Amino acid sequence: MSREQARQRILGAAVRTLASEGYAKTSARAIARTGGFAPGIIYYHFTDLDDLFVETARFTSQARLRRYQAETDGVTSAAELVATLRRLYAEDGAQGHIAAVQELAAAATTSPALARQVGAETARWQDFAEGVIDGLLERHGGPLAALVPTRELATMAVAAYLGMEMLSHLDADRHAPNAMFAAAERVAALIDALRPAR
Amino acid sequence: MSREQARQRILGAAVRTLASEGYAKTSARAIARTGGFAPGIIYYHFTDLDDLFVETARFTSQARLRRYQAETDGVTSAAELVATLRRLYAEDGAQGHIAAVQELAAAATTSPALARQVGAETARWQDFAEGVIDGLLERHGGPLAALVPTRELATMAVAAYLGMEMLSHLDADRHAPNAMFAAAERVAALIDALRPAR
Amino acid sequence: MSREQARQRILGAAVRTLASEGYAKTSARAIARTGGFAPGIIYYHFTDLDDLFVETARFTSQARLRRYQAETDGVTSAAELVATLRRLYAEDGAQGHIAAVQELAAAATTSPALARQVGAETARWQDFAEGVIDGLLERHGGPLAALVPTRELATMAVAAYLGMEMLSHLDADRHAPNAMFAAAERVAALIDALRPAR
Amino acid sequence: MSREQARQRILGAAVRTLASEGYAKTSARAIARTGGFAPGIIYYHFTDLDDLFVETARFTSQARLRRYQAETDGVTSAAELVATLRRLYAEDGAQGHIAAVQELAAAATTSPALARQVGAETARWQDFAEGVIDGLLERHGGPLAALVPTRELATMAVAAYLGMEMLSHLDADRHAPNAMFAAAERVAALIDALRPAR
DNA sequence: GATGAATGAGATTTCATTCAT
DNA sequence: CATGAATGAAATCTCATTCAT
Repeated sequence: MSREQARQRILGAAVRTLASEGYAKTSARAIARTGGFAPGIIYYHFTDLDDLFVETARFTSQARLRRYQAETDGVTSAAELVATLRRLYAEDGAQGHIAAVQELAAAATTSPALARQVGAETARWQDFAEGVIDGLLERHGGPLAALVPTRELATMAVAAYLGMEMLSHLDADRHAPNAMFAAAERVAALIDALRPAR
Repeated sequence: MSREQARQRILGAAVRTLASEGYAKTSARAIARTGGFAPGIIYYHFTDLDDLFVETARFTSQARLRRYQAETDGVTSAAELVATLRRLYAEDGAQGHIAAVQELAAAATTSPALARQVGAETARWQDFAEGVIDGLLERHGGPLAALVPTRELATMAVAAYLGMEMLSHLDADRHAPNAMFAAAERVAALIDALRPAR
Repeated sequence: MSREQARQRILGAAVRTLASEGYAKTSARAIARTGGFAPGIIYYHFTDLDDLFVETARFTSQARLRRYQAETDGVTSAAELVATLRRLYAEDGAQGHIAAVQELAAAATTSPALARQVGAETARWQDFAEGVIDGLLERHGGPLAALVPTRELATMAVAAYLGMEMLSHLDADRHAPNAMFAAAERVAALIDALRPAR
Repeated sequence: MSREQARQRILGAAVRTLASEGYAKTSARAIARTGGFAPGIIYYHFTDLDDLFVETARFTSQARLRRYQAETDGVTSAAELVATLRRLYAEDGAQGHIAAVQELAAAATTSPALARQVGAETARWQDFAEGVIDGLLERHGGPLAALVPTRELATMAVAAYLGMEMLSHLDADRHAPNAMFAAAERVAALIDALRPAR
């Protein structure tokens, strides 16, 4: 197995273990069990567990960000955006990406290096969110555009996204995100309707 | 020391340790160190650490909820509400209440009992948020009132509150919440201005 | 409650706990739970757990020995003796006396004082067994009498009694003692039949 | 060190510790101290202490049983059998095998799995004892043969063997087994003498 | 590249025992 | 006589990490 393949195998196992077991139970052994390899190999590719977590934060965040960017690239209306996000969010849930990030965020309390990395990743997501909002407002051109504090709205969107995952983890039925996306779709339709005619 | 006093001492130490160390480092030893008592006493008052965490979730959430209810009781305008929340949020930050809840939410991945309890507590907060929003919309009476999906807005408010704390933990300067509240104040003023004359 | 009543209550709880939980789980707390009193009171009546175990060995052994002596007093034939022992053995099983003694014997490995006491008690039982055998042989008067090494037979009887309890604890159905007593009854009838006519 | 070697080292240390310290004091630490290895390694090779005890019961019982079978294989007279058993019993005493089994039997009160295993092992010993008795009676051919309840005699032999070890542990001088074997030798000679001429 | 045996530190938890009430 | 809160030591068990192979 190539060096890069081996790294990816470990990183993937770390994401899955974080999502399913929680940070405190994500030991080197647990990751190895998930991935089907010997614990020792982790130390061949990463200096220690802290390093692995930092790289995991980078890995999962950037992989997902690329996907979000690709999917939202040609979006032209609020309604379309919400529909796209709903789809991507379901993907996240299935693959445990947000759950892993949330565990890493909780773990960041104990590791400055991890806090730095997770902070940098969430900053990337805020930038992405801001870009999407800006693009939408530009296309919209309505009177709303001038009033929206885009930076803060972007921050709030990221916060809500993370918080929503946290809430849905506590609810066995996970209906909260569904209701939220449904409501967001109604609001988005309203916003699109306010768009001035060209 | 009375049974109840002893319990409260341990619960308080648990909250402070969760907020400052993160749940993975919130061992019985760490809690005892924070509170200045012997680790063994925890097991005299609680069945095990899981039980302690469940009770801590109940304790800190309900104490804060009472305070939020008291402070938002007579609020009549969106602007006043945002100002009050800003003040309470600062209190939370200083005392570590949200941080503790967020750590407990992350820890819930490992404990069904804890997930149940934290889920029940966040449900209480959503009910509270819904009540506040309803009260405000009723007083407002404007055309907006009919359009707002209050339940989903309440869920989103709780999610954003928790997510915001997560983000601010990752940011050394903690400026995000400030900017968010400032933006919220501007939006609130706008909403109040739309209120129909009596 | 009188001093003596209190002691007996603790000793009784110790016997029952030893029989049902085993020596290693017979902690001061476990005994207190069994007896429905506070752990602290044990130290009012006994210097420490070791002392309590020593006294428990004396208490349960001597109480049972008095009963065995009373019941075997007028026994005149081997068959009658076996029937009586079978009845008493069933009593022991129900009340956990032998089980408790067996746990104390295993525990004696760790406490010289306890070893001394349990040793003294089993010596008493060997004396008792020897007396019973001697009485029987005297009454019997047959040619067998001269050949029987009574001291060794008594030792062996006590050993078999204890070992039988050990085996029956391992067998869920506890059928071994029944089969043994049935066989013993047949052998006893044979012995009685060999008795010379007067 | 190979997996199997490591296991055997731990099992051997467990037997020696059980025999010398008693099961309540046979902690992971104590076993590690006896064997000269780190306590942690026990959990690398066994699930937990319960598992180790179960395996120890199997290990020591079967090793000894093989030896007993080999030594009693060609035995043709009661006297020879008793002499062989006396030798083997002395070996057991020196190596602590019966003492260990007896401690495990007492410990079985706390562990169903251990009770099952020790029960299975003692059943094996009863089978062995029955086989030996049957073989001897066959060779003997005297009138006694038809009268002996072999199964019950075998059970009783195992019970007495275990109980004898218990008694001798309580007696500092350990003279009881010696006296018993001496008496058994006299009885065995008697039995052999009753053998009908060919 | 990869394995898996080994270690020592540290985690949770139990417990004998003391003592103020 | 009796209670029950408190402690410190020790028990079981887990884990990050190393290293010979």
